[in-house]
Amino acid sequence: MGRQPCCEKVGLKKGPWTSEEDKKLINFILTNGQCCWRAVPKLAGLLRCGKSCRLRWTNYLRPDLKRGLLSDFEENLVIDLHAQLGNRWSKIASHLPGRTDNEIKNHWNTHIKKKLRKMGIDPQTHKPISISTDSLQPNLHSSLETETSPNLPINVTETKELEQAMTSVTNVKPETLSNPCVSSSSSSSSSSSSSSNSNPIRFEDLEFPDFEWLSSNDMTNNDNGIEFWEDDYFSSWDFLVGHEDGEVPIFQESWPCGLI
DNA sequence: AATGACTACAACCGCCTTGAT
DNA sequence: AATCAAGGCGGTTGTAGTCAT
Repeated sequence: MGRQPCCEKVGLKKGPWTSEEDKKLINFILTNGQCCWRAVPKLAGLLRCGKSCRLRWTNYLRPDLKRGLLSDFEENLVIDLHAQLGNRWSKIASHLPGRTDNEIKNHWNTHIKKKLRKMGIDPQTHKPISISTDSLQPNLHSSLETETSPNLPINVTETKELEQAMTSVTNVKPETLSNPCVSSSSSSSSSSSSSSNSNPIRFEDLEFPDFEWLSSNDMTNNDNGIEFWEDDYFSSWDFLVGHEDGEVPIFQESWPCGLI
């Protein structure tokens, strides 16, 4: 006897969310706040299970999300936190405002793991990869040992490497955090725009209640108009919190269930 | 230009935790 | 204390996009 499914799966839609579904979910959450995810799909008119709605919202639609690759600072922070916390992605994510556990987990698996292995560090233990398994070490040593003492015993050198790696975690540049999309080169924008292509929601298509959206021209100089998930898009959510001319309400405070 | 391999990430699945009764 | 429902979490999968040949 297994666990009961989280919801009646019959007739429920799976797979990528459409722009129409996103609109419904966003409109619903902005109107009603987050509460009782199981009831959300029914009330919002979605053929999804509540869990799927929650995931879509928390990982993709939430207004306070940053988009784009993690900055060097964020990446180092993730490494540092992972060394302390292990695969507790939600705990790690709680230290990186605007990042989701899913995003960090994905970034870890696709980027950071490889990076650490290249450096000769076991991504799981955060210790130098052991000699027996260490076909990568020559690489590592050539890059790090040459300036120090090539004749050092292996464990001393490894300790140095570990220290270096850890130092890189703490020697962070605060300015890299201020604009995470910048430091990650052009691939960052292409990366996020590629995901934008899979969800081609146009910003101006959305129907949000109780406040006015800026027009695409107001928000960007991009001649093509802004796509919903353009890198700069989420910074535009800032006006939900405070808008200088005062025409837009401080929306967050009015969200019933503490949306953010 | 076609196609196969690789990469990145959104989404799903199933287990765990928590709170209410 | 036991049970159940709901939300949360981490691992895994599916697929679209990109690159190399």
